[in-house]
Amino acid sequence: MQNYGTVLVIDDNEAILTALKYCLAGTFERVMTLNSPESVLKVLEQEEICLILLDMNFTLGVNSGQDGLLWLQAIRKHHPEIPVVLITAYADVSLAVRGLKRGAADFITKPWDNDELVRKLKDVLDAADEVATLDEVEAEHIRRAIDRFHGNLTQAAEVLGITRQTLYNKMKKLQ
Amino acid sequence: MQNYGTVLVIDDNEAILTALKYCLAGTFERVMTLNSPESVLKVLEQEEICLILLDMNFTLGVNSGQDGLLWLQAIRKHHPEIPVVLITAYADVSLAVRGLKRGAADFITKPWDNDELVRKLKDVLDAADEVATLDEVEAEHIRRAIDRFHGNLTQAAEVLGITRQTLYNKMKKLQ
DNA sequence: ATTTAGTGTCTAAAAATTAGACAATCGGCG
DNA sequence: CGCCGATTGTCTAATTTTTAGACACTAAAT
Repeated sequence: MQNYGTVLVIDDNEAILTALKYCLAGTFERVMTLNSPESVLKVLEQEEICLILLDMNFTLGVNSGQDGLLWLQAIRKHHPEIPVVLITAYADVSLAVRGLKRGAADFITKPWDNDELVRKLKDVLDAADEVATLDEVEAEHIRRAIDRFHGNLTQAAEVLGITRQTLYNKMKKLQ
Repeated sequence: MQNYGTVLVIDDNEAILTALKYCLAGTFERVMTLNSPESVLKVLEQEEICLILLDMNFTLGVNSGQDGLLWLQAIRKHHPEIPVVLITAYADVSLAVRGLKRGAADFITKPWDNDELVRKLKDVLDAADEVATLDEVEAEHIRRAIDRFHGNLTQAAEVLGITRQTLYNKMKKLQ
């Protein structure tokens, strides 16, 4: 089993922080908690965080999830490599969709099932582990670009910023 | 305004197909419909489809959305470049999350608002339009890999499948 | 104090990319 | 039908990038 490092939990409810702390202590090397997202960017500068579990509502009386979406955006802007899992008691389909489209790794609803939560977080970290080679990424992007132009290699090469001959060469290598 | 090409709508309810056809006819050059996903892969071979709008339930009495998820998976496996938007009357958070994590471009709930639907589909196609250069993709992937190994260039170079010196060169070019 | 892993830098050979050219082919259109 | 523009497949030769390998240096761990 791999080492799951430090998880950062952000929620304004101390009882929930405590519960999550105990729930995650068995799996993660370290569980850091914040009762407000205000200082999250500062924390991310100083600490090496593997995963963030982020509540979505921090303004009293507002449960739209807008706070969470904005903080998600801020975190991903500065640290796109750190997976962020959203968690909220006021979940609806629209909010989940908006969260995932803005780059959340998963979306959890309160109340949560401890085992399921741990399993989902593990899945996220295992997925984040895989790093493709440059050649693989390049090949995939090339395929997309060619598809995008319905097989027109001249146009595909142009938007890819390489010459047509280079595109030929690269395609030959990939059969 | 750009050309929005052909959209393929898949739903087993003829009334809904008709409604969507009229709703989308104003925006898309052509609206194809299927009342079953069975033949979708065959259709995708023969037709040039820009976007798929896929219902999630095709087995009578089963509304888990499992059908839709499986067809989504099949479509994305063979045509990862075609955006798939899911639509269902039996939406819940978990289903939306699973759909988006499997590569759906968006997730719509029935009943839908015509204007909103059209806007969302346009957004999806506009986003699919942007093709980054190979250098941009490469740079982004390199940044991720280096982050993943906390700045260890030797390890990053190894998983990227390039030599450490090459990683140096590429980093120098990107300031 | 010794070992291990990583850095920054260098060389020379090998490989990839480039601009540019060319004839052949395709599709649309009068 | 025959023209035309765009695209393809294929070259060359110059340029740039990548490579393996080496070296001294630093930081961290034993």
